[in-house]
Amino acid sequence: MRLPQPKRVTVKEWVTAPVPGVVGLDFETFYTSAYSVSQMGNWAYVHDRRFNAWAVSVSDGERTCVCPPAEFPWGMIAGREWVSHNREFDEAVFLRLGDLGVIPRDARPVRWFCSAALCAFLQLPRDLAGAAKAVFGVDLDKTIRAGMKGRDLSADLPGMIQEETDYAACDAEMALALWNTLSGHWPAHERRLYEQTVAMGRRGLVVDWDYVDANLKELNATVEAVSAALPWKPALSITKFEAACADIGTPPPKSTAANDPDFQDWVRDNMRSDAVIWARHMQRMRSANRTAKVLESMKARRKADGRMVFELKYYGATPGRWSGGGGLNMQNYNRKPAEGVDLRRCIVAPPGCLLAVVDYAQIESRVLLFLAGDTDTLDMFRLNPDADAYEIHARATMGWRPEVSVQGSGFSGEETLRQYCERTGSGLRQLAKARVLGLGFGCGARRFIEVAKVMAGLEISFEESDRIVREFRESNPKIVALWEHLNDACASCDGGDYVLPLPCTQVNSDLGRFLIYRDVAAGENGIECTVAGDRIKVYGGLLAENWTQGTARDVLASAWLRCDASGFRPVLSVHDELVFEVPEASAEEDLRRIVGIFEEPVAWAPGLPLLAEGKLCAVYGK
DNA sequence: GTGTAGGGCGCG
DNA sequence: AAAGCGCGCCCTACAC
Repeated sequence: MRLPQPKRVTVKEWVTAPVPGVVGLDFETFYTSAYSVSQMGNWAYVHDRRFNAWAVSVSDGERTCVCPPAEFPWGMIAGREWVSHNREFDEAVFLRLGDLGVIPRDARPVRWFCSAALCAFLQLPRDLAGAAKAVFGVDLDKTIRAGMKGRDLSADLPGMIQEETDYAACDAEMALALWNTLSGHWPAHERRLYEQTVAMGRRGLVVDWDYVDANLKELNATVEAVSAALPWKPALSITKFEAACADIGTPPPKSTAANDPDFQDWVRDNMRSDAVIWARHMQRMRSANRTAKVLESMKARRKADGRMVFELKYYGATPGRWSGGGGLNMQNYNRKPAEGVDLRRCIVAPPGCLLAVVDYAQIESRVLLFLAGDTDTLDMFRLNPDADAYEIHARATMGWRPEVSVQGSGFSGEETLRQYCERTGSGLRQLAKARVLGLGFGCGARRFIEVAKVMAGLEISFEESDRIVREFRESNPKIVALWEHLNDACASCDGGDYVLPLPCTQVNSDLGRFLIYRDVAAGENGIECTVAGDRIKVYGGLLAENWTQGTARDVLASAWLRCDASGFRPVLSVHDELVFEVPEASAEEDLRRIVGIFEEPVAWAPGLPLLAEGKLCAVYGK
């Protein structure tokens, strides 16, 4: 790929000629390890006292100008299309500089694109240097980048040394080059999703700050007290814990994680040892500390209007899901209280509103059956729209039939599997759950012992596990065939790229969504390929999992866009769930409509049975 | 001092 | 034949 070599010009030279096409733009700002975007998020970073944007570089592909933001002739590029790598950051800087009066507020772009989001969509490395290497084969000079940290170079400009101007210029030029080369492959509806993601986080969530403040104080006291009860420092040091175990003659556990089966066995074997008390203290401290850190992180993102900004990363995961980012992950808030603190309870509805929380039921299980073409099982879903996925699995593949008839239950007045298990004390439903969640993507017998234990609380032997795994594969031939088909299709791309279109991609269209496995090397030891810049091993079950997760993501994305088109803008998105703020007066009706939108059949997935569940609440998670 | 890797813990 | 997968953040240890 040929890379343009723009000429470096001064402000005086820049203003002598008009600007063609899209403009690449990149701000350079002061940062340290403690004061950084990755830790604080864009909003808190640009509102900090230390905020200092000491340069902006602007490139039109023919010329590049680097100068202090206040000196740049913004009128020359106002009303044009701009592109930045991580636009949310540059936009946050731009808006803040406008508020501070450093640059004119009215010199805005007509559109502002993000080349990083574009690269993520194409499953290229998201970082600029990685993308530059992958697309153009060039190495951006990292030594210059490293040398800038902690330096305020505003005094040096415009007499800044050549290397540093080169670096600043390089980012703007590269963002533009990536955009001009790749933007044609980014569909319009995906761009809308990106824009809505950014807008959602910037709008933020309403928080019960009294609850946050009160609990933060208590949690910090707990952390302090538990830390003092441990006879070493740092209190969470596993090395020191193991040394202390040796001192009292107790063998250390393989893991000190609360939910690790090895740890639980160790507790059982060492009940009377002080080491068990220490380990429990460490677990309690980790839990309290995590919760405290989340609360602190929330406080740092409090806007003047009382809402809390957050960031979700569009296409943060390779199958296309959103991920957390910017120092606070809104997608992994505890579902249950920890140390008496309910993190979800911090998020509340604004006055006069309720939160409408809507999510898809067992979306991935349903999508897997759809992708495998298991129409018989899908028919069971369609004929019993409210049925439990684990019951359908038990009926379809485990030979389960109800013993008695109960009026009003799922399958035409029969007893449900849940009712059956409650009545008889059977663990069949737990086993069905473990099979559905654990075995659909290639998990083997050894691993399934753990999966069954953690997911369903089942203690099984290797022989039992092996029997279950083989039985599952025999009774789900279409799923196994899917693994094999994907494995073969990928292996056949040896020496090239394996491009797997998601169902939302129209036949023969190159403007869709794809899972891309680059530089496939298939051999005796399996398949290796590059995903988002990393070399990984892949196999049929993994490909089936990625395809399933990606398709389920597209189902939610589709619902998101349809909700938006109907005037329902979510305030939060968590994989298979959207959260809305709805006026109390219309809450019931709005919820009903949103659930209806979720359950609308998707045009590109005919026969995929969708079930959505919705609830109204004053605080999140209740 | 900085960067990274691994354990741990939280979510879907 | 065998293999659950997808994330982010905090803390500690360790190499440079």
